[in-house]
Amino acid sequence: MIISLTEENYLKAIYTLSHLSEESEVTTNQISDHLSIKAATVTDMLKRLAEKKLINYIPYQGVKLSDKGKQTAIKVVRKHRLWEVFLVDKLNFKWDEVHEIAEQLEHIQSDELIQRLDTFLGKPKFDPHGDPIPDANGLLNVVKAIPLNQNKTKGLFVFVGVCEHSKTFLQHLTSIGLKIGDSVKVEEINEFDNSYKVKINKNNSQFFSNKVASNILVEIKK
Amino acid sequence: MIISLTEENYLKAIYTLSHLSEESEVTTNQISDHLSIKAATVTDMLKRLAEKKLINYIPYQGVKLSDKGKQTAIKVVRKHRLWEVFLVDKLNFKWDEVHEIAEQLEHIQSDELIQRLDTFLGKPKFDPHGDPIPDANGLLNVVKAIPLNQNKTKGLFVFVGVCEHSKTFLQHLTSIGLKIGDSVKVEEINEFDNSYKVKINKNNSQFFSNKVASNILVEIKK
DNA sequence: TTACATATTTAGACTAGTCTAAATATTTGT
DNA sequence: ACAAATATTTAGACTAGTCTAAATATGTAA
Repeated sequence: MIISLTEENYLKAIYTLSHLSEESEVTTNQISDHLSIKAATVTDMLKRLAEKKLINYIPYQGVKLSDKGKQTAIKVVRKHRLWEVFLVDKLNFKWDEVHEIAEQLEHIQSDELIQRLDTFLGKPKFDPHGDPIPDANGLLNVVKAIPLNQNKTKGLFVFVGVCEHSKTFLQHLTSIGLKIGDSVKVEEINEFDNSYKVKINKNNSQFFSNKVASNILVEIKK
Repeated sequence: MIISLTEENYLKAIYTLSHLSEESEVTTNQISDHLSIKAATVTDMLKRLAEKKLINYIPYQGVKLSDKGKQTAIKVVRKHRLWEVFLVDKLNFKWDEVHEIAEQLEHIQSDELIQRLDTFLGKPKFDPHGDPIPDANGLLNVVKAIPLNQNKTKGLFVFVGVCEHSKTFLQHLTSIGLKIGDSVKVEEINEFDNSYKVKINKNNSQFFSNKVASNILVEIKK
């Protein structure tokens, strides 16, 4: 069965949205907002995807990926993240420059290509933003990281990923001097604005706004 | 101005066809055959490309690329050939396996990506089939190679490229043991069927049919 | 529970890219 | 130079993917 580039994008959107909240059902409006496509158009496409057995769709009730649909979505995510590793590790792009290009590359059709790219890159487990890369069977490393602002205690953490992927946020982290894998020591949490006084690696202390802290994923440092 | 993937393919086809013969004008039917798209459809597209000033089109008289159209076509060819080098040199694909994938990759839009890929690959001048790669300004190495069967004399040559790019032909050359850069010594030319007795590098002599000889590009070895 | 607000779907229309069939233009062979 | 063959264009239709406007369904608050 042929799955068009557009269909792949809808499947990926549904996959992503279904992991943002506890709800397993994704709504028409969520997809509409996420893809910047009018809800009426989304409804049309949902009917087509249901026709193809890629989703389970009940009018007015939202939508869930079928096994086949999930498999397709995960493959697209795998390709996206592998290409991002390629762009950063091999072509020296910055982590805030690769999203758009990977959005195009993720639709290249060739299983052999993905497999060889994966090998060429050393079978990476995470992309440049710390997001896990599904393996060839669609299995994902479960990351138990949490946003920094959910830690209400001082302590030593490792920066392992971001929630927000926008260019401006990534550039902000770069200007702060924060990179994936850096250690983040929380020295103070200010109650009035929930800002964080932190030390990155061995550098001078600085402040993270709550907005920054809420978009940074950390694990407790062992 | 946005140029669609489909439009890029038409421009590339016109570019390729205009270099196959002396005629600088390309006909509707040539494009139709080359792309396996009905002539009526091609006419429609030619009107649209003319509207966008990418070609000069006179109904019934054929078509020529404008400067802008030629520039676009050459960029697509550059991307195609660079990606082929990537697939063969970095991902270890065989030369007969890369065409289809490169047909997809050639449409990825990012000038920065092409430039970095070029650098990563060591600014190659030729693709895995010996076809010259246009530089960033669209300038091509002029190759003065000729098909082997246009040499009517014995002598020592270097195999530098192919005319035919089909998978079966490329696989045939591989099974013969002929690779780009090999020396080809013509020991005999048989008049009755225009077959060639040749020695590849220092190996045993073998025969090339005229069909093979006509699709192999060689230069005289210095 | 009813009315309002919100979410979703339906209906109808548009564009890009394709097709087939028919009409027209060009080229070629006698 | 004319008729036949060939090449090209026009006309009308189809699909995928999008839109806007209108209709309908669902959820919520008094």
